[in-house]
Amino acid sequence: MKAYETHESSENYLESILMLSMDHQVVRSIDIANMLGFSKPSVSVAMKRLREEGMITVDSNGYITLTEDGMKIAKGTYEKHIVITNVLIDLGVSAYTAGQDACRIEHVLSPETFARIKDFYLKSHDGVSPELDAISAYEQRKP
Amino acid sequence: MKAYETHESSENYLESILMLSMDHQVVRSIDIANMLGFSKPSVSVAMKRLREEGMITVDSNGYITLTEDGMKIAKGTYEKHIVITNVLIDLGVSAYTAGQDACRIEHVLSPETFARIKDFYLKSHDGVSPELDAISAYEQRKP
DNA sequence: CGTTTAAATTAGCATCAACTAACTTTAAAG
DNA sequence: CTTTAAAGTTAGTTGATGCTAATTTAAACG
Repeated sequence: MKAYETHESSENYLESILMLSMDHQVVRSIDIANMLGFSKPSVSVAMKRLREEGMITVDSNGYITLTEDGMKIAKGTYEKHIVITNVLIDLGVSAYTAGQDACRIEHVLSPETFARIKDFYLKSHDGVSPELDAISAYEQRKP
Repeated sequence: MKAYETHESSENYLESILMLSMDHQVVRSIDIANMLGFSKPSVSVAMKRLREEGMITVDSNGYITLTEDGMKIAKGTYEKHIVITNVLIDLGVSAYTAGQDACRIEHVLSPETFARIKDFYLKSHDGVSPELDAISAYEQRKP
């Protein structure tokens, strides 16, 4: 009966780490703090937890890498983010608001509901989504 | 810059009070506790807060009535609930899951996003929605 | 009446997830 | 070298929201 057990905030952090690693060489605590607008201590404590939960590793330089488990959650959350954002944009929501709302919605969807929303999204795009392809293609380079 | 300032839990309580009053003579704390699966003390404390915020009144029998302000929020939240639930069902989500997820989604949508989702819902139903009509029509009988 | 029971309340606690203040550590700049 | 600045950490706080245990209130019952 797990699979539903990731803290909402953890999903958010892991997703941010994935997004940052997709366009930066390295990801540090401070980068996450800047991206999310959180204080350094908040991120520091969160990273400690993610480390203890085996979601990330942190090297001696403070560079953060997603573990396999962490990557799984990050990709899942980011996929939701992309799909929800695009569906909302298709419905006429402004890109900015769509992104904001997707950030919140992505954490409260059951798997069933997300699956149906994704079906809807893919159907209206002929199954083509470069953004989703980019996620599946992404592999974090090993240290 | 208010309008976004209702606590998520307050929205939930107010919505429940509206739902209960729509098919019961009176609404008590215990009814809310049973409906939401919360403990009596949790509801008691929440009702105290809603009372202090002017969202509800409680008579000497413990019967709870929404104030005008409370009703506004309750109707708004319930409307979101109805619309989201139905949209999800239209997308193929099971009725049960749709309701569950709507309960969470309804609290995190910006006004803009909800407006677009509502447009989408109404468009696919030719602007006809008995459920939404029932909400607007509803007037709580005064004590 | 006095006892039982249902509802409500009070007090205290737990968890989550953010914050500020105050270090420490390290490395770069002068 | 020493000073400064950036990054990270620790400790303690806050606010939202739930909980349990114990108490109060009041109606209902024998």
